[in-house]
This record gives sequence, structure tokens and C-alpha cells, in this order.
Amino acid sequence: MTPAKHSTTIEDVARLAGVSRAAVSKVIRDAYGVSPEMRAKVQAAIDELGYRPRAAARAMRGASYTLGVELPNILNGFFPKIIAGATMALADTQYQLILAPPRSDDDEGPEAIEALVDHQVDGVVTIGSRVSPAWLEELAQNTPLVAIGRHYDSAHFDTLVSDDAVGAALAVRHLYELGHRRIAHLTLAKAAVGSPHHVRLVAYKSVMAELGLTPEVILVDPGEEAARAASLKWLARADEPVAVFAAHDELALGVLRAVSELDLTPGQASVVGYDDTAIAEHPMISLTSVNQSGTQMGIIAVRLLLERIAGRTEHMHEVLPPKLQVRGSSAAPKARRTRGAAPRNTTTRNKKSPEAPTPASAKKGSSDV
Amino acid sequence: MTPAKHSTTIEDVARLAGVSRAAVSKVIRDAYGVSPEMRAKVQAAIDELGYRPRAAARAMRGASYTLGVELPNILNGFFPKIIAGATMALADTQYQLILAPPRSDDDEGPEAIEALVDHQVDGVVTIGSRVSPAWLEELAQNTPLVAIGRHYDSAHFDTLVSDDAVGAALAVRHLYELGHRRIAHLTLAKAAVGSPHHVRLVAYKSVMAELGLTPEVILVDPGEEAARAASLKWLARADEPVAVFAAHDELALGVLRAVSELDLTPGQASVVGYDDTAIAEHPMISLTSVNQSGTQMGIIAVRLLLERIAGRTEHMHEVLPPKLQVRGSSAAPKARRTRGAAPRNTTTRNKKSPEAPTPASAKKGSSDV
DNA sequence: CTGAAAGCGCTTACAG
DNA sequence: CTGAAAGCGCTTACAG
Repeated sequence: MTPAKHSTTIEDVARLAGVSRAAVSKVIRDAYGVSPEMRAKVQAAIDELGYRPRAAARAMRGASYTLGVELPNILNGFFPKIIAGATMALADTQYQLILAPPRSDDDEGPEAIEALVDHQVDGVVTIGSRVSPAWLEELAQNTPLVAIGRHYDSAHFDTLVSDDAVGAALAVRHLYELGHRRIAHLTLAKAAVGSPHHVRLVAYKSVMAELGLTPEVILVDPGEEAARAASLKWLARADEPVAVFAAHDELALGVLRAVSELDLTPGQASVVGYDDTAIAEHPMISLTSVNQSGTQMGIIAVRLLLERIAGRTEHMHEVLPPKLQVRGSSAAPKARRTRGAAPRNTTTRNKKSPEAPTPASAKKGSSDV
Repeated sequence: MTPAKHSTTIEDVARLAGVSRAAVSKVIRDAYGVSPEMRAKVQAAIDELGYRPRAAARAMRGASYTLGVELPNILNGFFPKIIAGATMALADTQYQLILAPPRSDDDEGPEAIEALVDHQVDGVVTIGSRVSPAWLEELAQNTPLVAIGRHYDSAHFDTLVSDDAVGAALAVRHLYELGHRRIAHLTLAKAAVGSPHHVRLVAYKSVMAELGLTPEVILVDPGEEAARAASLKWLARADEPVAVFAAHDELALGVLRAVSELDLTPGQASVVGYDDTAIAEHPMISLTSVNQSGTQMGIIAVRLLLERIAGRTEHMHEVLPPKLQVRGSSAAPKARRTRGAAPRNTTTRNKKSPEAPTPASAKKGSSDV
């Protein structure tokens, strides 16, 4: 097989097959009204020449058969799951996916989305951008649009979220039921109203109030390191068993760093994350985390977008139920001892231990199952 | 600010500014031969209308100002580093990046690259695809191309690799110097000649021979789970201290699962990975790994591609030096004891312990520094 | 320095 | 069912 020769055009195919360009166009689009012989002739010519239509040219008149996904942060393990889902959903269609990463580290503006639109994608899935609802609303006038992670209805595009209030409640109640009474929430300092992090924060506060507990919010900049530094300070000040509910797994990994540095057991400092990224399940990490099914989100986002492209105009707002994955990083509280009480460096995290039995829900890969 | 209105065209701008379309075109391309007043008038019209040129239309005549990157596996933490580097390198240019993920889980064919070419990108960076050199050679006749991870020169495109032979030697010698004599190499069953994994395997064998050791190769399918299963079997059969050099970090994480399940210490089963992904550095993983600087690769790939687009035709073959990051997963060999000899579940991995001092090269985030 | 015209490779009405 | 013609929004020679 040789690569697509983009020197060959629809004209070449038409000439070889002895038909018009319009006929070839119909065949490649699988359009109505082509005789079997015509189709066969044209297909043979296409195969012989290795012809592929150029998306750019198609886009100028009709559709580009391309969907664009705007990604917030390619280094965070959650987003690839969404892409994987979207890819699956597109497997049997003519559509292909292109991804637009942020133009810079803290690009939260519309640049990435605009790059997609510049390329005449037939529809856009936006995941991370912090652009205003109004901006999206206007974009959606011309471009079919699905926004992931926006907790509101919109007039002209679809929104798709995990039920972050339920997810946060799951996390807090889990820690409460284990026996924790001091439960902090570590989250990003900047979180737009209606964003997943904002909703989780609000839910955290309200569940804490319901439980009669005092909320403690630790605000951080993005990144594992910021989470490590902030939680280290907070954990060092406490001398009782505590728990930290981190707003996503990347932050939770930072908290686990701090816990590890301070040599604390899960009973002394429990940690719960959000997203259930692949690494959370690793037995050496074994992070309890709220799973919001990124794969499923990718699948649904593509389905919604395809529906819009096919003509649907009324807006949809889908809410997916999250699920708590209990693992070794959260355990019943156990008072911190004087350092000398047990031999240092012989405590073990993430393995079976009398004080913190690994939950039965731990998946294979753990020796305790 | 409002979204780009793709209903506004160059024609609208020209009319508003009272000039020709050609003049507007020159201004947006920053082309030679425009008077300052012309530029000002046109720019004002562009701003007023929120005009953005459509990449698809531009591509039909000139350039699309878009570079395409073909990604092998979005779930592997190494590739995002390359993207991050490429993004950085493009920050001050007119160019934007689009990414093409594989169309399916085991898509190793040309589909993703073709998707990019269909969109008339001005150049392509290919990272993972297993297409033949001949195919790429032909593609490169029409499209500026840089291939990452191909250990050979090519006539029409540039190649960029890390020195995988050196990297593998670094890993094996490190284990040897710690005192290991039984060092297995776990790698993918399918690895094309000239691919990084193939070069690492060949180097592994040759270094083992030099050292007078018997090579043991464990062949696996892609994925952490396959690595876990295969290494579990292998580790369970051994009753002496062993070491596993895994062909990349994802596989190494699988080996660490097995090590963890068998409750082995780094002295009993040392593990070295390749890529030095973000998670390797986490104190609870602390994986010794060969760093091949993905960020740097992304930067250089973009530089090479831009040079080609600017007109360079002679081919380049860049080789980057890898660096070993020593961490807690590799340690001096220590005989496995009868299980009862030491209290179970009190041994600790990844923390300071008499048998496996954490190397001084461990970064911050470890309590031992 | 500026503009009128042609053309990139497709698809879309429209006529046959 | 099939084809000739127009046109999508740009850039590229080319004239002025």
C-alpha cells in the first residue's frame, strides 16, 4: 500500500472511471442515486489511484467529516479516557477526530476551540476551556457543540456532566462512615461557578454541615506539587487523625506525597481523590477515588454531537452518576502515636495491615484479593 | 469578546476597509509590500468584525498554518510530554497543532497520519505508527515529515530518536553495579526492526553478553496488565534476587504490581523502567527509569519540521542522549528469606530502609532528601 | 504599493 | 441515474 497521493484529485478519478466529478462525489459520500455499475467503476478507480478526498476542500462546500475535541490539560490522566471513549464511538462512522491541546500552559481562553473551528470541523466537544457560557452560546449558533463539565442548561448546545454533588457527597460520607470527623477539602483556588470543582466544593460544605462537622478548605494552584506543598503544611499542623478529600486525582497524588513524606498511615491521614485515573488503582498507590467514567462521557459526547449534526436543535443536559471506588488510601482513623511507639519505617501503606484492611472492592492486582 | 464569526469572510473585511481581498490576505499573512496605512485600516476592520481566516480555505491555495502530530497511545504518559514540548516550541509562531489519536485500540496503520494529511496540515510529526519506511518515504515526497523513534536515516524526512542503545546499557549496567546477576528484559512481543524497543532489546542482549550474564527476555503484549501477568509468573519461579528491566514505564508499573503482590522488596526484585513518566517520580512508586526527555523531543521535532517547511530538503537524523534516574525500585540484591524470617507486612518499599538506601538523586517529594 | 482575475478540490443545486 | 456549471474562502501570480 502506498500513502494517499494528494496529488490525485476527484478529477483524476472521474477521468479514469470515465464519469463526471459529481458522480465520484456521490460515491464517496455514499449519497443517494448511483447505479451499481457506476459505483463499481468509480470504486475501482479510487482504489487504483489510492484516492482520498481532502477534508479541507470538502469543508468548503459541505462537511469535513471531522469532529474536534478541545482538551484542557494533556498531562492529566483523566482526559485521555474521554478521548478513548470518543474514538470508540466513532469507530464505525466516516468521522475522524482531531484534538486541540491548549496553546500554552494556562490557556483557558478560546484559542484551542477557535483552532478547531478554523479547520471547519463539523462539531466541537469542549472539555476544559473556561470561556463564558455566552461565548459558547454564540459559537453554538454556527457550530454544533457539546460542552463537558458545565452544570447548567444552555439554549444552543448540549451539556454533559457527572453528578459532582453526588460524587462529593459519596467521598465525604465514606470518610465520615470510616469514623473521620476532621475532613478537609483540597481544591483549586480558581473554579468557575457551575464547574465540576465548584459544584464539588459546594456539596462538600453542605454535607459537612449536615453531618455537623466544620469544613476546612485548602485552596491550591493547579498541579501535583502545589497540592503536596499545601497539604504538607496542613497535615503537619494536625496532630489528630485527619482526612483529605482532593478535588481530583492529580491533586490527590500530591496529597499522598505529603502523607508519604510525613510517614503517616491511611488511618492517620486518609485521602480520597476524584476521577479514578488509571494510576489510582495501582496497588502501590491504591487511592480511593470517585469514578466519573471518562470513557462513558466520551461516548455520550460524540453521540450528542452526531445527533446535533444530524439536525437536532433542542438542547440536552445529561447527568451521569458517579461511583466511589474504595481502596487502601482511606481507612478508619487511628490516633497518631509518638514516633517512638512503633519502629519507624516499618509501617506500610497500601498493603494489608491490621489497622487498615484493604477493602474488598480492591481489584485484581492487589495481593489481598 | 465574541467567538469568531465564520460567517465573516475576507470579502467582508475588504469591503469594510475599502480595499481588495488580496490586500487583506497580505495583511493577515504578514506578507511583504503593504503600506502602514493599509495595514492599519485592514487591521481595524479585522478587529471590528472579529474576522479569522479559515484554515481549510487557506490550505487550498497556500498553507494551513497547522502542524499535525500522530499519537500512538494517548493513555501512555510519555506521549503527552512530547505534545507539551511541541506546544511550547510553537508558542510564538502562527502555527497551531492538531493531534490525531489512533482510530482504534490497535491501530498501527496509516489511518491517523492520513487523517492529518486530509486536513492539509503543513507538516506531520509521527510518533507511534508502525507504517513502513517506504510508506513514509513516499508520503514525505509531498508532506514535510518528522518521524520520532526511528533509528535510521531516510531520504526525504527527518528522524529523531533517543539513543536507546545507550539507555538500555545504562539500565542494565546500573543493575549490574548494584550487584544483580540475574537481569531479565521485559518487552513487547512485536517490535519492528529499528524501533526503540527493538534497539533496547538488542542492546540489552549485547550488554548482558559483555558482562558474561545470561539474557532472559520476557515477551508480552502491550499494556500494564500483560506485564503484570507475565512478570508474576517469572518472579514466582525465581527464588534468588532478580531484576527486571522493562522496556517502558507502563510495563514497569505492571511489573511493580507483580512485585507488590508477591511482597518482594527492591532488593529481592529490582525494577527499572524507561521513559521516566511523571508517576515514576512519585515517592510511593519511586521507579528507577531511563529519561529520554519527551519535552525536548517535542521541541526538536517541531524545529525540524519548521525548517523543512521553510525549505530545507537534506535529511536530518537527531540522536538525543538519555539519562538514568535512579530511585527506590532498584537496590542491591538481597536473598529472599523464608517468609517467616521477618514479620510479614512490615517491610517497606520505596522508603528509606537499610538494604535499599534511596539514592541521593531522588528529587524533592521524597522525605529522604 | 494595490487590485482584478484565476484557481485550489471539492459539493450542491439544477438540468437532462 | 448522470453530468455541466457555479461557488465555497482563500492565495497566487500578474498588471498596473
